[in-house]
Amino acid sequence: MKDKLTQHLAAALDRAMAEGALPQVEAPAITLERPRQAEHGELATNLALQLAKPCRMNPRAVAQIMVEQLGDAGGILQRAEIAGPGFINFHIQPSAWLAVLPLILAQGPDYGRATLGQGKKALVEFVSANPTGPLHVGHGRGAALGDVLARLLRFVGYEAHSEYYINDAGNQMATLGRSLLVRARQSRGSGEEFPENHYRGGYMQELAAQFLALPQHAGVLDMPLEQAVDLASAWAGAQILGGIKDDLNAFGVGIDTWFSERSLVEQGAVQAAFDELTQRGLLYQAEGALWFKATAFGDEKDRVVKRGNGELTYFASDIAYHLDKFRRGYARLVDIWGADHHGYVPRLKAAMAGLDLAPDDLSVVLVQMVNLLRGGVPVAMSTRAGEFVTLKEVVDEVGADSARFIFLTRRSEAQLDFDLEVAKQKSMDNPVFYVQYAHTRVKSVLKKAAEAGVDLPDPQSADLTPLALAEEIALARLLGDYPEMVLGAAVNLEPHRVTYYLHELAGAFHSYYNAHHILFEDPPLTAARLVLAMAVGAVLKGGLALLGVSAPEAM
RNA sequence: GCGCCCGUAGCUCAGUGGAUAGAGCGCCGGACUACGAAUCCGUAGGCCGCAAGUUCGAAUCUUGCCGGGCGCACCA
Repeated sequence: MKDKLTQHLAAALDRAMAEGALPQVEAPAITLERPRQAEHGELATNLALQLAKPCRMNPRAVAQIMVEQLGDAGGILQRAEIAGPGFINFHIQPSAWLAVLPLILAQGPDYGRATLGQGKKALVEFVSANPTGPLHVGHGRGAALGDVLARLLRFVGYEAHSEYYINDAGNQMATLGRSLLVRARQSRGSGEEFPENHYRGGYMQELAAQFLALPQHAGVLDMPLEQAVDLASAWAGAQILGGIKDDLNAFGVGIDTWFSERSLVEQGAVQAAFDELTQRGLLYQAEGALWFKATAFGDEKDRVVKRGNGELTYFASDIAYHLDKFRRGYARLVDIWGADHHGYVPRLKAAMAGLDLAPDDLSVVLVQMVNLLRGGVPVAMSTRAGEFVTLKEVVDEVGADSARFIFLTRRSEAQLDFDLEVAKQKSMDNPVFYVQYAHTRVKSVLKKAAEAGVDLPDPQSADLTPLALAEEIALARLLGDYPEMVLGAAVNLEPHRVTYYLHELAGAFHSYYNAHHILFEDPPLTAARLVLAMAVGAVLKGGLALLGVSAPEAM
């Protein structure tokens, strides 16, 4: 609708200038907006206000000329009015809004698809937690966000993949191995204290017991320490990573590629990146370490890539990692990080600039923490003591649908309160049920229609003119907004727009449903209303699918 | 001290430079002898942190203050 009217406006402007009604000026971008006030029509433009200055004319006079040139815009306009300082308010023919209903039902799950990405490859990297312990609730939020962003990007025309970067090369893996060995020795009565800054979570004791029970580990406690640590860290890392995969799977999050940091280092990718930076004169030795000249690209200080003890920093492999992503053909990168890493963004962007990559091709989405509550009371969590509620526990308790939806009800950079009791409730307090219930109601009506012997109408040929209520036109308009909303969510990397939209659509349908009957009206009206209900159901289902949330037939 | 994010209804938060700023929760009062009351309807509640600036027009953009969070490693 917007597109059609925009085209008519552009044509009208051209004619006005060609005929001399308006002076020849550069045409501003035409924008259409939805006025808040119903009496201001369904769409409005500020075009005349923008033209007034270059034309040196009164904006209302410009608006008058535009309205005359526009006519009825190919039949979609009921009327156009000039209002306030020079807005043009458009009242659209109701039937023009209804035209979206058969379109939705013809396209089904593809309604709203776009070609924005033009098939370009996009990579969404998320969670990427060290395999040193199970995922917790905060990881779940990042996982939901990343998974849905990948789905959104795919929906608007990118060839999007999801990736998990396994930080298996740093010294935290050795710490993991040592932690496991301490627990193993303790279980044999060593009586030693558990060291500071090691992984003391309860899961480590269970792992240690499993570790010792395996025949190939029989002599591990008598091995040279270094060898034992290697063995223990490799084994524990693999076990924990397996658990992470299981947990993400149960959460409905599919990861296309699991990318190992260690493999990157072993393949010499870090050295290759260093070579490129060296050629550009962007690496230098100082104070015993190797530095990247990040200040040359806007970072506030230069950054160490190789420490004085010869070890690489995390930053070093991250440079190589992101270079590798582009080398694999990805044109658009999305990284999802905890908000506490925000200071790291300029550094990585600087590195990309140093490698002649466009920093704007990388978007970093920062995700804030989750405050876990139970019945309004904060659930105590301490990562240091290894006491935290895992993602698995939350998913087991409230279900993946509920957890995913609630994780996406806030902008990522805002903190999120997650109440376990609310997430379990089957009432309007719980937004996911509110939306799913609306879908169920549509299905229920269709089922009832079948039972009552009412034939489902063919959306393509049904007469929709009986849909004359303001609520019905409003619902059709809302359904027509879906493609634009999806596009906005994808472009801005903001999946919460989808949850908000679905909540609004569900609410509009619930209201309509309570005020009017779909069935048992006269046959033409029932048929038209069934088409409307089917379209609402289709969009609810499609939107929920984008979120990876089920759209149940019955609840 | 420097940097990033955030200040919108009692609470949690939406809000693409547009007209009289919205939703959910909470409070109070209502609605099923026809399609699911897991729902709906109504009332109340606001110097959009403060102040300048840009603009025909600012919750939105710029600057400065105030308040909160998070960073500022040869950790990840």
